[in-house]
Amino acid sequence: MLDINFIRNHQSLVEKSSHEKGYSVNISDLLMLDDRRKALLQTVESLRRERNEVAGQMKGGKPSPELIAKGKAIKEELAKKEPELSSIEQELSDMLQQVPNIIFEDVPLGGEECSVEISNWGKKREVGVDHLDYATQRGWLDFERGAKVAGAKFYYLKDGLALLENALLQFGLKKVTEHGFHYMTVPDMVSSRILEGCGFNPRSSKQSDEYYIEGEDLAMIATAEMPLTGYHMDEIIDEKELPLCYAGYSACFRKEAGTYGKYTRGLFRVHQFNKLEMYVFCLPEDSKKTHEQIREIEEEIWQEIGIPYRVINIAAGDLGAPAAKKYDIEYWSPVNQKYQELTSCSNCTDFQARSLNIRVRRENGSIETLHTLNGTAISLARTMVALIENYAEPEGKLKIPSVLQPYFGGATEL
RNA sequence: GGAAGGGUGGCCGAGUGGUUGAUGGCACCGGUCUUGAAAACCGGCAAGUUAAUAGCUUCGCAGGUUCGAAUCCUGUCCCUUCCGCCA
Repeated sequence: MLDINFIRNHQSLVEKSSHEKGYSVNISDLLMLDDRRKALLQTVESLRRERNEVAGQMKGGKPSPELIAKGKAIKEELAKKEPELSSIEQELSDMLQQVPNIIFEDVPLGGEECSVEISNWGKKREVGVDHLDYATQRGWLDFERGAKVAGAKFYYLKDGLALLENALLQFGLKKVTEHGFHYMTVPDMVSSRILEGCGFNPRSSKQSDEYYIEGEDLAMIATAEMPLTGYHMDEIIDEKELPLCYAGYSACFRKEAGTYGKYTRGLFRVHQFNKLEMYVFCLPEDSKKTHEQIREIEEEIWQEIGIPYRVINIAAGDLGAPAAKKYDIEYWSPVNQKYQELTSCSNCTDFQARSLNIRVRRENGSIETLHTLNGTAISLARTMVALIENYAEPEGKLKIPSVLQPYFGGATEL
């Protein structure tokens, strides 16, 4: 969430930025509620002060009836005001949760179609192989039995594709650890505080894309970003420890409701997939630089695997609430003759960190909210789609990119 | 799942109704001493809110009792040990 004082001092900026992102938030209402909160807080605090003074006068001796009566009166007054205050605070917090992060100045305005290509790499292939037909025919992919067991858009990977997934993970791990990321596995469920603190829609929202556990305050994670953000919740980290770079590997679960009209064939959009995610906690002044570094690592991965791609700067209207700026890497799909999303990396500045109370203690002792960033290292299911489209021969073998060959005992094709 | 015990400041650990936001120790910072360091001694040292070194809040969390709660009651979460179950 944003800092209420920041909102107060930059009202028009917040309104403009929210509007660009497509959020309708009434900042004036929010500030008026905060005014009410402050006034009531002062009342409550002066009552508490009186209460403490009265109680202090009584200790030791036997209190006079007058003093006790005074104390009782204060207590009753507080009993009326305090619930009022907490209800306003709750309401204010709910409203604050609705305000999305401020976008950076270099984020293109407009909807999805306004995202800007900032670079591209590789030679687009003219023709490709449909991954679903190819992998199913080779007995590597079974959506039918996935559906039988768990419903539509669940699947089994077998033999070649299952081995390929493992090889891709090993390669991704090698890349991220080379860049100083600490590999970790994470809980595949998180509590609602983590989920909402990361900026995802709460359970009550119709737009929620998460699976929830009935009777528990738990959701299946949609990305390792969730447990990685929560890792340092309520902590104050010494400046010299930063940046903290983690690479979390997890299953990811998504309902994918409301994805009609988007490309959903085969493994491209499924309810469960595995992903290696990079995550960084850093100093506020370092986050822009770090964002570029994460993007470079992602590009390095696709270049080494040899998949043509472009990098786009995501337009404001297509940014989620937490991101101040986001890059997507889209690979060239020779099958669909268009670019399709493969990875993304976001600079969430202090938005998630403020919600989850993650701070840095500076060398001079001062404390402030730090910045968080996330980026996909490898999203396995989609990567396998891109790989088959680019590397399979129709009715033939799947060539193995050279960087993956070590994980197949040096074999050059499957 | 059953039983018992426990959650206090960066760490350890006192504290069972009234200057205890919290004794003490460790760690850390500053000083004296020393050629330097160590030791010893002196001083400082939680967070949030706030314009504030005023006040208020915080002893896992949430309620309750009371003029007053770290301390009593209820619920809840987590941890430890034992039993059961189990990869």
